[in-house]
Amino acid sequence: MSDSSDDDIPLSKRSQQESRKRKLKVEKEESDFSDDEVPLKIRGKKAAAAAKNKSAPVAKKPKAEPSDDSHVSTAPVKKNGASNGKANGKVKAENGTAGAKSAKKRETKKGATPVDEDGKTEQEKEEEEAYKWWEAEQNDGTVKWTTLSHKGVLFPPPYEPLPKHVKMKYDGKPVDLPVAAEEVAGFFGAMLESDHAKNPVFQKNFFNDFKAVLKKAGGANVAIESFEKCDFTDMFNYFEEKRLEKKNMSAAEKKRIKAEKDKIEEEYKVCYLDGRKEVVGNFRIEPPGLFRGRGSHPKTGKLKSRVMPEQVTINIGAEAEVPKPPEGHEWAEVKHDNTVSWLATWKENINGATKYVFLAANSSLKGMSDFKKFEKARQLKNHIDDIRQDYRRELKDEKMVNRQRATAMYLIDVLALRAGGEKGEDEADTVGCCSLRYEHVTFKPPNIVVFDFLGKDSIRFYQEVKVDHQVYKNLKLFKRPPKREGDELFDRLDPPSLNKHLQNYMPGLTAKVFRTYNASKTMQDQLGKIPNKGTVNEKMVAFNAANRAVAILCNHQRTVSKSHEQSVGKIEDKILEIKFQRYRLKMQLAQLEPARKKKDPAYFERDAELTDEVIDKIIDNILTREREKIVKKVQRDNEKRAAEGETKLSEKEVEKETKEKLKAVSELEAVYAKEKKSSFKMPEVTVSSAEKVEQQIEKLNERITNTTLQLKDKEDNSTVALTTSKINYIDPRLTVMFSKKYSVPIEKLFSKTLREKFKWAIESADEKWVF
DNA sequence: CGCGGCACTTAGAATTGCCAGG
DNA sequence: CCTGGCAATTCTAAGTGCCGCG
Repeated sequence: MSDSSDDDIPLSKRSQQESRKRKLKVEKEESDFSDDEVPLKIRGKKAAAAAKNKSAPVAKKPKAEPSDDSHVSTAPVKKNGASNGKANGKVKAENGTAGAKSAKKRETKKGATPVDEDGKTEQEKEEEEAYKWWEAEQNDGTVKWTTLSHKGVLFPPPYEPLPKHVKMKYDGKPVDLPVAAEEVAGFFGAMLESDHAKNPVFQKNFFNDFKAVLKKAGGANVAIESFEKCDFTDMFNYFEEKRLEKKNMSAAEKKRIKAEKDKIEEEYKVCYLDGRKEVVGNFRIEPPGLFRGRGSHPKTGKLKSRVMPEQVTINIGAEAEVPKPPEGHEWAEVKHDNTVSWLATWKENINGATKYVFLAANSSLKGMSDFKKFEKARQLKNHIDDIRQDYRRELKDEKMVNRQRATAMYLIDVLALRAGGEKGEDEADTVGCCSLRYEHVTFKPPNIVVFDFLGKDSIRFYQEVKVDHQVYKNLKLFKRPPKREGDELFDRLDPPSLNKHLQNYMPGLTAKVFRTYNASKTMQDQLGKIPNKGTVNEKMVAFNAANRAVAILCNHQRTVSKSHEQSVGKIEDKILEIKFQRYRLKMQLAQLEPARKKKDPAYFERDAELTDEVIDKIIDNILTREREKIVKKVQRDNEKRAAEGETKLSEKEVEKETKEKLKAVSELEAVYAKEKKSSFKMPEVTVSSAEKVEQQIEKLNERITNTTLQLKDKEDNSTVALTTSKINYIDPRLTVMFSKKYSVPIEKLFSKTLREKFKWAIESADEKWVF
């Protein structure tokens, strides 16, 4: 086609200019871009986020080339799957009728039998819970309910002013803030030690809104103009104090408070959908606070204002009683729309986004759509071969649009990228496939592409990928001048057009289905490799490794916890200490059976890590620990004495007893000191026979293996979040299959909440189930 | 046909609860 | 028995995708 050359010029001048504009701000920084670092643009924009995702660069090995065979070879499994579950077709109860029936029953029973306050017998409760939507006929999904009743939403309590002595200070002097302004200042004060509060954008946005609220409320006794002069430490300390107070409350009191809270929530947390009791997910109106935007969100720190009933729309069955708005207030609107699943909605003031109250994850509505999601993904396996064949061919299509589409499909399929819709100026700069820009890909000949961009939630995606030759060529082509930084790679493609194309293969097929499909497919393949033997614990480790493979595919990350490094250090120390003790045992063995050492000197060699300095440190650790233990024990014993009515020891007596007991540690110290003289080669022989020493060594060996494994697992998991894929991407029937086939209790694989959410899967899949 | 609104899923952080190991 | 650390749960931000309107 003749258009191929000017095809390279982006279609929309306007969008190009826009993206350039966006780019300009940071252009001057761009010159010293270095290969193994976060691109400067990103660094500048979000030092914090980039830093937290430090795991990414360089170290990552390139992904295995997704050769046609490995990836595409999936033999199309014939439509067998659904027959395993009863879900398909079997009509147990006509939809709706079942619910209506049970609702009716409740009515009659209420009248006939004297029942307790909540109006139900145990039997009835069981009946309600026994409704198995997955065994009922599926409707088309546009009508979500026929009857719906609920109690509306729970508003957060009104603001409680701080005690008079707790004040923000300005320029060192306490400020009298109007209550409304004090509340906002308190929001910041409470977060003082958080990363947010240290973020200049957060500070600026907070301060602007704070000043506005202050002004509107009539101002303070001093003019507040500079954020730097504001001191929130008193507020912070006060909240901290409160928190501690709460923590130190007696168990009984805590329980009482919890019971009180539960009582208030009780009526809100359930609703009746088609007569069946269902749990409401988030009946609580979001409390006011400071907006915690992720990554470098331009609006982070802005005041999220209090939601009033007048802003809240209620959706409820026409037959049901409308919940009362709080005294003196009214709802924005009351609707009866049974094509939607929300119970209430309001608009949030920061981004104008709509918030909803939905049912909980274990509800029938959510369950059904979850089920449909996975069934749709399963269906993809019947088309995936065709799709892959087509996009591979179209990688060379003469039409630029098709080439871009094919390349995007490759990335979505192989790298599990998200669709990547358009984003606005007032949001964090994150991208997905279709919105990838010039600066997000670089090349390493002959065929490695380096992807480095921020995806959803500003999570960094960094991968050096060996790609199909044509993909490599295409991406280079998409970067050709006049394109430059800030320009979209896929300038002729957007999610709607991509999805429209996908519908040709399969109704309902969209970009996101590939993530679900590939995640579940990967899980199935990984599970398939696990040998059906060993302990439950070993099987769990293998299962988690499979889960981890999926999480890595989907780039599900988590920030390493603050304590991570410390706890890794602790485990490492523990391993060293065991090795040291093992060495001492081996030396005892050598003394007991000198011949052994002659025969196998390597066995008796000191571990390379156990340098003299390390040993000194180990001994020091041991001694300190022992001493601390004794000090604590003496004190505890003394407390006990008091508790049992005996007279407490005086401080002096305590000191004396401690000293006495510490002698044992000093003796131990002397033993080590003596052993050190022979470089620990001649420890005192404390075990009676060589055999017993060997037994002890074996025990230590086991502990070393276990602890090392535990450490590796911890490291491997430190940046990977397993739960997201478990909750959203891995067909739960795979987990159920694994549980049954490998006899691993489902409780070990799904938490209580997940078991409720995936009840449909637990009750419908068996050990032979296939995705 | 493009775009803003709407409804819903997906996501990591923050908070809470629990229990193993000192 | 206590409590630190981890797992579970809660919270709400940030995506996807579709639809209706001008």
